[in-house]
Amino acid sequence: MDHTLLILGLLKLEEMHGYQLGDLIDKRLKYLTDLKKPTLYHLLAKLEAAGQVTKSVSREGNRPERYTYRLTKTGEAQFKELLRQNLQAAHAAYFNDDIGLLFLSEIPAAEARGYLEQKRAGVDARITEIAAATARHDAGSPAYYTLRHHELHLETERAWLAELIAHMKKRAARQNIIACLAEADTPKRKK
Amino acid sequence: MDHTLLILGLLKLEEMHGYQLGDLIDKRLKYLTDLKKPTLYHLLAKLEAAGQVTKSVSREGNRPERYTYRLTKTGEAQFKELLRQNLQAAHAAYFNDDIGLLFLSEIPAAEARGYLEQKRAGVDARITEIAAATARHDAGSPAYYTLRHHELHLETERAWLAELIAHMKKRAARQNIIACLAEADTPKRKK
DNA sequence: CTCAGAATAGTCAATCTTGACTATTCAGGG
DNA sequence: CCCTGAATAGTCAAGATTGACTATTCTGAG
Repeated sequence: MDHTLLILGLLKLEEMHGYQLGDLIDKRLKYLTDLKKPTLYHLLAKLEAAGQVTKSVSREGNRPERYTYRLTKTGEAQFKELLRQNLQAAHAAYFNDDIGLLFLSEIPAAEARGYLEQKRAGVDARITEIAAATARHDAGSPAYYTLRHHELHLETERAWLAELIAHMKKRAARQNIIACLAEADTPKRKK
Repeated sequence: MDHTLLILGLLKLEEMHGYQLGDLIDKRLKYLTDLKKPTLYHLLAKLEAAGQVTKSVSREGNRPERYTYRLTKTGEAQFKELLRQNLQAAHAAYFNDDIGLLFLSEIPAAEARGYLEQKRAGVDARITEIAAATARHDAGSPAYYTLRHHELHLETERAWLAELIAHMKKRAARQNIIACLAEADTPKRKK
């Protein structure tokens, strides 16, 4: 996750105190990242040490002291650099689902199918949720693009799961995964 | 990442020494996970301490000593448990691409488009690579399913990128992201 | 036979990440 | 006026992850 980019970017748009940042990330950006509060504070401290953000204390009414974070010039430069990198790179994505899938033949097919049906229900629920969120945004806004992105991937997930479950109904694939992986190897180091 | 599940699962299929495991993960499972060697050894030590794997020293010819890891009964039980959980759950996936996307309007549209074209080229390259890998496997084998899964997601990524680039050509979306996110909020704490 | 580079087998310090915890303040019901 | 639950604002120790590094052995080219 490019947590640093996210923090710098949000602070570039608007100076904020820690809690505000955390809240924004937790509530509004929950589909984009799972950055947790302790990580956030850790990174803010690091950015401050690096001179990319400054922290200024303030207090409103009787509330406890709050530190407001603001981007510095170096911070802004760093933001631009990270943004460029992020936009150019084709990031690899990894799916936890694949790990379980690898060992599908290690439990009885009927049982596995039951679990996969549950997984599918979970994906469906997620799609409903995100579709509602997408609908609340203007097509063309930055938030819309990210939500749409997620929606597309979730739909892919659903389609793939359906395909998998269908295949499983026809025949249980019982194979040794290790052998099967090795078989696909290049035929004995010939560059 | 369910790294523990992966390690237990591989050891269930076949006892192995550390290097063998690392190699398998690096070379054959690179689309599934990015588990690195130091993490692997760390987790193996932890599993050993928990009595889920045993380590036995051996030596072949003049090679340095090697530790062969083998799953214990408790390890096997743990594997089954983790597998069940993994198969049932609909895991959330996060995409690094989204972070950069959020700040798309922070750099000139033409420049951004250039970067996104590069990203698209990267995705294309990845698709070619994985399509070749998929072709080397029997449809229906566990490895095939995971590769197919990746291929589908990459294709989704390509389609989405194309859509995004097309939209950008028509009009540059210049908006304040924070405002745009807030706007979509529930209208003032009403439950 | 020799040397370079790959394969083998890890370790270590530094960093990142998290679950659990601590406090204070405010708003609303009774 | 008091109490409760939510919001505010973080901290801390423990655990996970990684880039960089160390060493030895084997293999093939020349």
